Amino acid sequence: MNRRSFHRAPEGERRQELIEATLDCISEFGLKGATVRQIAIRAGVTAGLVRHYFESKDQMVAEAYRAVIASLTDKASQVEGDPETRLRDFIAINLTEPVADSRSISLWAAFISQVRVDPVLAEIHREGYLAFRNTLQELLADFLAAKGKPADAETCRAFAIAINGLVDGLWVEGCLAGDLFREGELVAIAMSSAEALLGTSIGTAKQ
Amino acid sequence: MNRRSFHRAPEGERRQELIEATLDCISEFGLKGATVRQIAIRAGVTAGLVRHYFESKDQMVAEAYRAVIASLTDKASQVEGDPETRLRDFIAINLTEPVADSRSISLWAAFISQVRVDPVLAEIHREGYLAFRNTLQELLADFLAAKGKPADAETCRAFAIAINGLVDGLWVEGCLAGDLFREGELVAIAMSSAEALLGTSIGTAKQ
DNA sequence: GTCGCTATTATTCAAGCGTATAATAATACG
DNA sequence: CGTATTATTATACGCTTGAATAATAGCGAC
Repeated sequence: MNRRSFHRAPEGERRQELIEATLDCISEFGLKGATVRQIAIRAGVTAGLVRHYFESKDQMVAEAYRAVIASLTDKASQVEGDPETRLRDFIAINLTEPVADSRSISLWAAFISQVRVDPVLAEIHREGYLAFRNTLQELLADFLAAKGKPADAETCRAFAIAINGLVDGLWVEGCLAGDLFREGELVAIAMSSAEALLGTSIGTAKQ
Repeated sequence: MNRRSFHRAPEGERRQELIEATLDCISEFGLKGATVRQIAIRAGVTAGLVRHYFESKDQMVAEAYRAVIASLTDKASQVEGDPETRLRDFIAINLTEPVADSRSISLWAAFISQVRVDPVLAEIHREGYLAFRNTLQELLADFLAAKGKPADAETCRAFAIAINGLVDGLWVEGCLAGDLFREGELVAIAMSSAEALLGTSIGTAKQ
């Protein structure tokens, strides 16, 4: 009964591998199919190891959700340049790979479907959502101010809700049925829609 | 060992009850928690009965998904009146209960997260999505024509994608964090946004 | 080098899963 | 009113699940 040889992973690395394997399994097999054993296979370890790094499978899944939110919001929150460029990039980033792809929405949906069930996931979700919308709202405040338009809190709030909805909705459409759209079509529609909503050019001529 | 007494349900009714119980369980416990036993308890029967009405649990779940799509699209596809009223009602219906509530999005998300996994669900999803967007596109074509605006296919397509995105996105926002919005706020934002996008009043003054 | 620590494997366990089968209660029909 | 039909219950089966435990292989310290 010889024991299989193995490799000791460096500090923290195995944790990350397990989280990534968890997400792979959820996107490929659904939450149901993401079993401890399946995740371990994907990570190239045995099932028992999960409990060496996490208190429970549920805790590992919760951390995996944090990773998903980060992957969906990090890039868009780090836009740089003048207000117009930042707004344009924010929209484009959210409607282009890797943020907009079928894996992303599978993961997002899997967790969203659990928000009512699991208070821990609900809290993680709410934080991420508010951060995302606040980022957009500040972006819009800067943009409107730069354009010499009214930028009071109430106006910014309404615009943030509308554009957040627009971007989210197009993101969902693109993720779920990307093949129904031409290359760059969703981004183009989002840009011209945002211009119509805000009543201002956002410099899409440059493209 | 006395056997519990029971009631024989009329034609087709039990089927419907089982589907409804399936949806209840999915929204409350997630897809994972929607087990045959739990569903049976909710429906007030024993687990074995499921297989008397459905070939398998998976088939029952697929039919439950059809029911969800129907509940999300039926009302909006039956709008009546002049083009302007129909468009206005279409938007309002999708952003008001019962279409917009947390149970709806739990169910929607649970199934969306399975679309990549299960080809049967993927097919059901695609049909529903295309039907929904076509309804909206025809609505817009009528509306633009009535307003004397250009209503060629390409224009309608772009508007349909944009407004579908807007409505879907606001629907998601409202379902997930309804408490962050004032009564009627989402509908109001959707209406004014649609007007800005289309460059036309849609008669929200009446309100 | 070898010793001690711990990351990893291997194995086991009880609980819960979807399904299959047989007994039986409720209804329809002559 | 008796009998055939079938919707429903009750029970059992084999399998998978997340978790617990004990053995051990890898690796840094000395």
